[in-house]
Amino acid sequence: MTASTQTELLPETRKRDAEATKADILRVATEEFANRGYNGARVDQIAEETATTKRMIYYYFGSKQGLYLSVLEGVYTEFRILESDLDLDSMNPVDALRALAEFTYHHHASHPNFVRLIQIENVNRAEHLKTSMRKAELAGSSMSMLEKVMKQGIENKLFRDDLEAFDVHMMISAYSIFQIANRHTFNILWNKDLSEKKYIDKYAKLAGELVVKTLLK
Amino acid sequence: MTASTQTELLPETRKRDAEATKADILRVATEEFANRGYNGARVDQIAEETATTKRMIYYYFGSKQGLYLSVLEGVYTEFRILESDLDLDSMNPVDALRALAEFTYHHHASHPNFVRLIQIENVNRAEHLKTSMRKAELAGSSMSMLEKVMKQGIENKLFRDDLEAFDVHMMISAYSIFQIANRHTFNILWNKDLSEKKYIDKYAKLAGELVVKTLLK
Amino acid sequence: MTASTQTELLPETRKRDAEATKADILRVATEEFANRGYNGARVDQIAEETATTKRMIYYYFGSKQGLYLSVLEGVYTEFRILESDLDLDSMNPVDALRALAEFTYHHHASHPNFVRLIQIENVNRAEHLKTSMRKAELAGSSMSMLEKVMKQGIENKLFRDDLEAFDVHMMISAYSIFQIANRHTFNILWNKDLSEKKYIDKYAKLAGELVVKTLLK
Amino acid sequence: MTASTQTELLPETRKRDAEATKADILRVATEEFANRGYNGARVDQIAEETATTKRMIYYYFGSKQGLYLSVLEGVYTEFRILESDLDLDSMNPVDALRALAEFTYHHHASHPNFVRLIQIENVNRAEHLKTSMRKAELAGSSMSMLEKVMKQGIENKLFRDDLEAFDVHMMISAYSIFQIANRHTFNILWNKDLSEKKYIDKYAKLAGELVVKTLLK
DNA sequence: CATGAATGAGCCTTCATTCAT
DNA sequence: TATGAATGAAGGCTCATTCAT
Repeated sequence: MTASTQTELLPETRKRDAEATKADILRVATEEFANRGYNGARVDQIAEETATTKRMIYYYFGSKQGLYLSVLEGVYTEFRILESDLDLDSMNPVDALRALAEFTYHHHASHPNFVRLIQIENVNRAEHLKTSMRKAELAGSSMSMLEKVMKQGIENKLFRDDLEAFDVHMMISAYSIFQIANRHTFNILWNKDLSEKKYIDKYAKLAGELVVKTLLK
Repeated sequence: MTASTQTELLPETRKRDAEATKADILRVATEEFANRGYNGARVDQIAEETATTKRMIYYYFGSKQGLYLSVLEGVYTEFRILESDLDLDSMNPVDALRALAEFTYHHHASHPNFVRLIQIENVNRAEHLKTSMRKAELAGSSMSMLEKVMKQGIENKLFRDDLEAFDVHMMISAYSIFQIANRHTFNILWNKDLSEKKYIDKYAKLAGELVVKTLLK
Repeated sequence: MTASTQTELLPETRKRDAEATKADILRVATEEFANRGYNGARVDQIAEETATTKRMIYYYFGSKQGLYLSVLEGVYTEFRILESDLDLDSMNPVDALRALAEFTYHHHASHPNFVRLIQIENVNRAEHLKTSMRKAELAGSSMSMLEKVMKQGIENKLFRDDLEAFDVHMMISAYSIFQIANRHTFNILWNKDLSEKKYIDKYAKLAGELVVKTLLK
Repeated sequence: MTASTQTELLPETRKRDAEATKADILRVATEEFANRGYNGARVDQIAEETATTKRMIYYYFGSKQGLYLSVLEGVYTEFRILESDLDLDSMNPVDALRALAEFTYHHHASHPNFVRLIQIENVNRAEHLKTSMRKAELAGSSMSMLEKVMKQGIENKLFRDDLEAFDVHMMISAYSIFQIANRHTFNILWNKDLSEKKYIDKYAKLAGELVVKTLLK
């Protein structure tokens, strides 16, 4: 009887434990990969900071690459979820543009690991992201949201018509990512710490202005 | 007479050989570090593609770190030299701003290794650049050039007066670096190859517009 | 039941294998370090003479230094254990003194690796021993044993009272270690092989005489 | 004429320079070998601290081994010269014995490099000294001096007759060398710094007592 | 599912010594 | 004689991954 009770309870328990274990590994791995890069990260180190063991990393994620890809997909997904909460439809095109830019800037400023992982992936020529099965999903919905805003702005004769949503998306990304990603060399060369709040606030606002001024006719 | 000429030339020859060896190593190392990052680069690989041996890398550069730092200083220096050739003084503030933005964009587009090395250094938290003895020199002169342009523009009531040269420098850098640095993840997620000429041309022009429009009152 | 017994035994088995591997490495390393000194010893050589691989040396001991320190602590510990088996309390002070000297001499004569490792450590200015967490333990108990003997001898008016246990300990050590440690240069310069039994026996006895004669009033 | 004058002067000058260069190298090498041992010493390091270059080391001494052997022969020779200045003949046997012990102790205490080099050579099983062409010379004259003293002491019925000069020589050496050579491990394990003057003085006197008490009938 | 033990391949670095001028 | 440049061989160490129980 004891045995049968146990075997009945186990699947449920195990499943929940399994998810918890995976989440724990992912959390630790996200830190480690973001901090040290793909090549710099150590599987041993991740295992040590985890509640479980190295064997489990390979059991659940197959390899260092597999774990890294899961980490990358995880931070992209989280960003896309937050992004999709934006309600740009209820705003006029100018406000919508500014809101998207400021949101993006603030998100990146408060999620440096996301930014670092993207930079790491680009240094590695996106060779891991390339193998993801979830590319479409990771691209997210912001582009179509932006397309709608752009279309409306152009129809209203507010925006110039020689720029596409993609161009604008890139402008926003460039500005928002750069200050997080490149703060270290900037800090060394010009003695300014871009992580200070005064810069964050100033540049978030500037992000909105920049894109709006560039778009307005 | 021949003999004396020769004895005077000898040190020269030796020097030139040493310089050639060092330059050869630096050239190969720049490729390898830019391609694979600091952790991914292999000293053995660099040695193999060199006309000399691995031992000479350590003879001249002391360590992998030392070599990497020399590479980094090298690409920065090259950029600063090109940059200092710009003659912004002869232009009006608007043209000068646009010229600087377009120059920066074109330079980065045609020197992807420079951009990659900077991203790599940021992923490593600038821990190598931090140890450079030539930080001031590497920062370059563009900032003071930009300061002059800005001052003139503000005095002429052309430019807004709430932005500093530093802010503008960062805007230009962000835009110019991003499209080289992050082209890989963009390519994967949106199927656009930012290294195509049509994008380079379009975005170089946009770089100029963006900064001018943001600056103009 | 069998199963439960087994599951209880498994950790034991694993533990014993690990201990066996470590002991195997230590045994080989003791030979190599004693034979060639710290700088002359080769990790590769140790690994080759082991039943395991070089990797395991680093798995268990962390570094060449860590392995060497374990070796050093090992031989010290072994000596202290043997030493503590001496029962000086049951002897009169003179016999106790002689027994300690003869024991020390015989131990060193039959454990040349112990002596060599101590000399090696001194050539290296004890920089490894300095890092040991077990310094107090390695100092051993002979000194307190000797203190008791000295005290009794002085109280009985047998021994002079201007020497401390430490001085006597050093006298015994000096005499006992020297003939093992310096036999090579002596052999070259005076053509006498101090490792011959006739010398061992003669000098063991002399060790006892020397310390007793020096101590007696 | 200028040329001939030069060629006539050069041999002399060169010879003197050559001797100076060799002496300079030997001085630096003695420090380096004594400080770091044979395996730990670096030819590059010696060259750097010399007024000359690495090439000259090989020119004059052939190899690292050759240089080391010269160093070893140098310190032995210096000791033997000082030793031969002792005038034991004019003393009675007991005073002579005590004088030799105290002299040896004081010499070693004030020439730690000599002691260290001997210990280093023993750790290397005297394999370098073995190749010396000057072994007899290096053994020195102290043994025959000691033989005379012993013979006289025995004939005068002062000394026991079952010990040879060699045994006594070793006793003195053991005691004198040990405290210099093994001070590092002693310092770590018992927190006593044997290089302090109070110990030097105390133990120099004890060296004399020890050998006299052991020899006296 | 869990866990300590084990591993092969390869990486960065160093050293005594010789070459070329 | 003097000197910077060059080198082959090897040394210590690390990493992602798998095994055995």
